[in-house]
Amino acid sequence: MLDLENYLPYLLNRAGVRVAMKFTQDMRPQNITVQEWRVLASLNFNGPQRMSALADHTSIDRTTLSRLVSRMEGADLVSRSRTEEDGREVHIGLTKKGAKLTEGIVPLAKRYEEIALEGFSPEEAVALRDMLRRVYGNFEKL
Amino acid sequence: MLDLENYLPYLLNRAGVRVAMKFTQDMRPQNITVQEWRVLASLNFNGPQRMSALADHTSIDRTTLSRLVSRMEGADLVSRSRTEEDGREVHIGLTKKGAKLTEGIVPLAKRYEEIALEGFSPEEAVALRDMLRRVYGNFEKL
DNA sequence: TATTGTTATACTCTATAACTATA
DNA sequence: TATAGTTATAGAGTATAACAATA
Repeated sequence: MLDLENYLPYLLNRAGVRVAMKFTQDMRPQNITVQEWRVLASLNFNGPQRMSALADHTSIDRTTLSRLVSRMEGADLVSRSRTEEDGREVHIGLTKKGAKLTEGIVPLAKRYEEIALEGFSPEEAVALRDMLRRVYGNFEKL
Repeated sequence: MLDLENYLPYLLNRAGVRVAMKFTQDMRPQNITVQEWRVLASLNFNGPQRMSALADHTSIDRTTLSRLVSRMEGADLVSRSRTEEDGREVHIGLTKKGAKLTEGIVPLAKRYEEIALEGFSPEEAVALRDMLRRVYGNFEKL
């Protein structure tokens, strides 16, 4: 027997999906998905980068990311360019439109973090982030 | 600017997705998805129930659940039947095959919780479950 | 041969709305 | 009219494998 209400993998997945779904709804006017937002956020924070680095930073599968970037390129949010040193590598960067869109979303994204942590003490928030990284790490090895 | 590495919604979704993905891979031989597993687990723990109750217990959207149950019915894992009191209601229950499959999965599911919480003190585990419920609740209102 | 990235296919899940049957 | 559940359609993400180009 196993009670979902106390089963950690369920609680974890449920909370993560719920937040992502809500975000998706709010992003309907901007017409971007959660994954696209991650790409924008990473490019904004970490700067232009290769596909493989972007995949690492966003935890998006490489094949998914490739099509995601194509879509975003079509929407003029990011630019793709081969590097000169290594012809295999592709560098991704924000376009002006992409940068502008990202800056417009950041305040809402920060608001999301506030909502998630409503009723949490600063110490709890720190502990939660830490524990989520540890859980992720525990499954990364496998 | 916003660093994904410290952004709670990202950390939360990433961990939840990672665990679910790993579970999906391990369930390939049994040929069931995470959502199907939730249905099995809820029927096993909470007993036979109506579609709407099942949707609540598993946090699965009603339209998704309806097709999910159809698929599981086709695989002879659950049974569907109209109730006599109210002709609109549908009761879902585990078949023998479904019950047997569920019992076989429970040990692995428990193992998953152990892996997730590796390196956690009992107090931390309790705190994490509690915080995940609170985050979920903070977004439920919206 | 190994690495970087892209493409193809099939499947699951989500979002939305329209729909049937019963109350 | 309201409720319980189903069906339809389109889009997004995932899994897997095969593929091209460069190193």
